[in-house]
Amino acid sequence: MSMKRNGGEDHHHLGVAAVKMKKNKARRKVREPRFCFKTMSDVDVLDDGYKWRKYGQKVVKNTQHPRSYYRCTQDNCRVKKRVERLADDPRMVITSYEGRHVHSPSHDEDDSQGASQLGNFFW
DNA sequence: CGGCTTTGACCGGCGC
DNA sequence: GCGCCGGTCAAAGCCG
Repeated sequence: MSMKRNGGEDHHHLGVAAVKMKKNKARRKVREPRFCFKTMSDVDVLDDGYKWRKYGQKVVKNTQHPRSYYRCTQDNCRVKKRVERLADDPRMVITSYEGRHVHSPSHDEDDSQGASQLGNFFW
């Protein structure tokens, strides 16, 4: 019934729940570029050379498949990645990248990452 | 032991 | 004003 979250983990150690979302409202509207790519692959996480950590999964009301949310686990890389599967074409995956990487991909084991930044403009 | 994954719940914005 | 949708965070558990 309407259990919702009233009987399960309500109080807990609160503090966390109370403090919850105390983020600053001074959030600037940094209109970061939004890149959307259509990938024809059976796998969701295509290793672009970066490390991604899944932080959520929700189903949208126009898709029969759940949308996956990924975030860059780098140091100063707050890039977000959104992956959605098409219902019409299950083998088609829409990968949307939000933000800009501030460091070279960990793929540069051979190449120093202190120079490819400019050349890496595209990827 | 660390790091990543998964689920639930809540919030914020928008529409009507 | 309220409802709906989408999006994010948090904690716990599991695996390597």
